[in-house]
Amino acid sequence: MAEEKELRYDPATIEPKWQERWAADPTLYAAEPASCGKPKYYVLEMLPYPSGQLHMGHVRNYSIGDALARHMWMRGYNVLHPMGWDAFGLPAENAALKNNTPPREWTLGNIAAMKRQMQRLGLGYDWATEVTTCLPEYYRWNQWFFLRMYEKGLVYRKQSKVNWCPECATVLANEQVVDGRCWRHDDTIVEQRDLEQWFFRITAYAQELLDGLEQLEGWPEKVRTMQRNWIGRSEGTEVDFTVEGSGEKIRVFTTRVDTIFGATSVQLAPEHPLIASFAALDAELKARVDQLIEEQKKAKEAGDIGTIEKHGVPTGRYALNPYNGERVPVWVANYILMDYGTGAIMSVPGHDERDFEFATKYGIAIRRVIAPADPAAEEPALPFTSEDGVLVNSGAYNGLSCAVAEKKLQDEAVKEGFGQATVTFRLKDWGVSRQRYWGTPIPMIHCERDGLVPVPDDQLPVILPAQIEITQQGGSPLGRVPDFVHVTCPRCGGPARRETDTMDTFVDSSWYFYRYTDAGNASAPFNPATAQYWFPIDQYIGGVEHAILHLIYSRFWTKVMRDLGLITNDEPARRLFTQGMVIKDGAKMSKSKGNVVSPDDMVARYGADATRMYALFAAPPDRDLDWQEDGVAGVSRFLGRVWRLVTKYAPVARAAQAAPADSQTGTALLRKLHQTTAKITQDFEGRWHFNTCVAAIMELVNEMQAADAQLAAGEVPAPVVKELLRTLVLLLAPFAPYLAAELWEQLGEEDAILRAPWPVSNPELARENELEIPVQINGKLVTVVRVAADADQKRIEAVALADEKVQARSAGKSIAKVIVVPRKLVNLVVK
RNA sequence: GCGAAAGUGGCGGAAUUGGCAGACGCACCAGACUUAGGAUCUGGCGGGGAAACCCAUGAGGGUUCGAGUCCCUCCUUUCGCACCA
Repeated sequence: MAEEKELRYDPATIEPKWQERWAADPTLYAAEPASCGKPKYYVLEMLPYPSGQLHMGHVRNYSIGDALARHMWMRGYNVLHPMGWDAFGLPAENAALKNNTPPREWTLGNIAAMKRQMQRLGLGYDWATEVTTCLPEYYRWNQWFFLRMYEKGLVYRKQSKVNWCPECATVLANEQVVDGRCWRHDDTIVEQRDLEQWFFRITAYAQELLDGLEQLEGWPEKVRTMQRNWIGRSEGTEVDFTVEGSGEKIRVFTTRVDTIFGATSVQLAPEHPLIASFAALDAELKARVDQLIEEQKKAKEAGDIGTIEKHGVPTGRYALNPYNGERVPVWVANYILMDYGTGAIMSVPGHDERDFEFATKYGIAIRRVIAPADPAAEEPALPFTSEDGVLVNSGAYNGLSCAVAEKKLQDEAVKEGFGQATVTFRLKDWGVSRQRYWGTPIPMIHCERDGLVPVPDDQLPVILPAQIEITQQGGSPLGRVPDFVHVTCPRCGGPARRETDTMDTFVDSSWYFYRYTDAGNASAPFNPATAQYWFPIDQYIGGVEHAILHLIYSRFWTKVMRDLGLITNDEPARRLFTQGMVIKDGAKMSKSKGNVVSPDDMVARYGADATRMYALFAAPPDRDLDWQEDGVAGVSRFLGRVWRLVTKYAPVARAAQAAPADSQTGTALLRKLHQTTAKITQDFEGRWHFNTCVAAIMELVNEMQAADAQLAAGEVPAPVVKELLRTLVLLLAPFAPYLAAELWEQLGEEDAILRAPWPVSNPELARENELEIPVQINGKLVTVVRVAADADQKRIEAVALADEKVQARSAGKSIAKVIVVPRKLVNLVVK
């Protein structure tokens, strides 16, 4: 029978139907101009790398963002919900090598495939604002920004030790090295190489990046802490020790200058420049230092720097402590890092654990110079690292507290010219050069006569040549394209060579979300007025794995753009949400583990709605989610129940007109409906526990189903049925947009459900008029009594005491105390 | 080693401020309908006990009329940091 067939929920027919309708209505998900008068809301999910396949992590990320966007649309906001492609990067080159497909073709093909997947999922993006970072229309602005930053001294070139990933055959920024390994290749140890590289002076913003974290209250504390640690600000003092004989200065950095009278040696990093002059005269020393360098390098590469045993070699030289002229030996030690502070320390074994370990091993003097603040206290064992103490054995500074002494010692250093207070950051400048093809060409020219010459703005973009042979040989692939390399100098017109490094792909993602606000702009990266309207992003959603990388680079970029006068906001995003991972069988999904679940499979078997809704239902969004296919089937069954319920009573609702009348079943259902509405609305505003939102809708549907007999008998007034069904569908719309759209239509609605106002809970209707109050005796549950919702303490107590079970349990005993919590519980303390 | 988060049925999870532990879903069991069911519907489902009841939120203590929730000690897991002077 045709009618029976119609009662089946079939996502395979309704989802493509609506996908087509939505595609035909470009205004549906489009942001409106500022003049629309609605409050704006910018919801953004991190843009994907176009690998060619969405994975479940994407599905989860986008399901969260899409639910929020749809909710905000229904709340009447002007919503910007864009999507784009982080389209430069190494996999395209690897694919080119493997399949002989040009990177551009491969990438654009993947984008098309993933876009189809997104559309199949029913994600509501404004594709008119789509951004693809590998297209010249986009990357020319990377070049433009590079030049502006160059003009401001925020871009420079220097020879330095860099992280080299042999797998990527290019350098990596510090942020892209995790435990000595490449962030993309867990099993590839990063080597140190000496290369001339381009850097962004992110350290110029170190303090501001740190201070700004305080204001980012809408960011997870975890991310803020990670950034704080990464920036690694530390206050201290730099002091010069003078090398005896030569007069050379060794500048040390210390956070504990108050302990300087306890310095019994000076320790240099193996790569300290001064060692060269020592070693020139001493071949044996040179050999031993080289060995230390080698060891340190290996430890760094293996990621266990920090755990290797401390050792070092004496240089045979001595240095003089500028405060008291004391002569101390100069050593080279493997635990001193050249790239932190000054690469040299004063070693105070009495008050530093590392120095203590080292001094004990080599028999270097250990001296106590700090005593506990409390003179009655027992002398603590060394090393005593507390800063709560007073100086001893410290000449004129004896008796001062550590804090006061530090200040006085710094003043003295300034006065005498051998040092000063300083602030050191762990954050290093961002190395952006990559010796790769598939990235933004760096817009600089090397002229024999004029040196470094920026490409003039009117010659932008520097186009990445299309015809290129990707090979595995080292060096920048662009260097092998003569047409690209050989240019005339824009300044003198003479022969010159174009820079062949390309930019780190994190440059692309540092500002892409500004481009969304004005994606078609051909004369500027974006219109400042439009950006000012939309920024900051109201809600940014992505994985926590970018806590240091993308999220610190994009904060930096925002500050640079602000200082260029392009924007007025200090931070890119007001709120950040980091969703948990999707795991299966207790492990992160990965090809090597063979536990990957394909979104396409899920969509084909259960539909996009069930797949998305399961992603929201299976766990709160901030926690890891265990993918269980049976769970998707369960959600799919639930959607089927909704389908049958709504289609069954849609004719009643369509015919209904008058205002709700009184009906016992009707009011109970209405109460549940309004309670559910309130719960979900509240969750969107704060908690984001979409798993319990879905559960709440399930409860509502269960109750409606339980009332099926009354509904079928027409005992529930038609207007009530109408409100029940309409609101149910509206509540479902952010989570299961296809089904909601279909049922909305079946309810006789003509306009898109997305344009319908979000339901408002009426507290009057939501209120319970009778409550079940648990009654305890000595904290143990005895019974539950029913009382009117507005019953006062006395009334509740009376009802509880009158209860049979309570009477039986308390018979013959005295009631010492009665605790009544209105609307909650009664507890009798009985002896 | 330091820091953070977490630990609740067979499983995913719920319990928003200290107030009925286990909502909702999965799996499982029983039943109904059915030519059939991986469809649908009904009921059951933490452990012990015939029952009344008792026990139970990683372990042990504490505060409280009352603790999954607060405090202390410990265990386990995950994540982040890890010679940063």
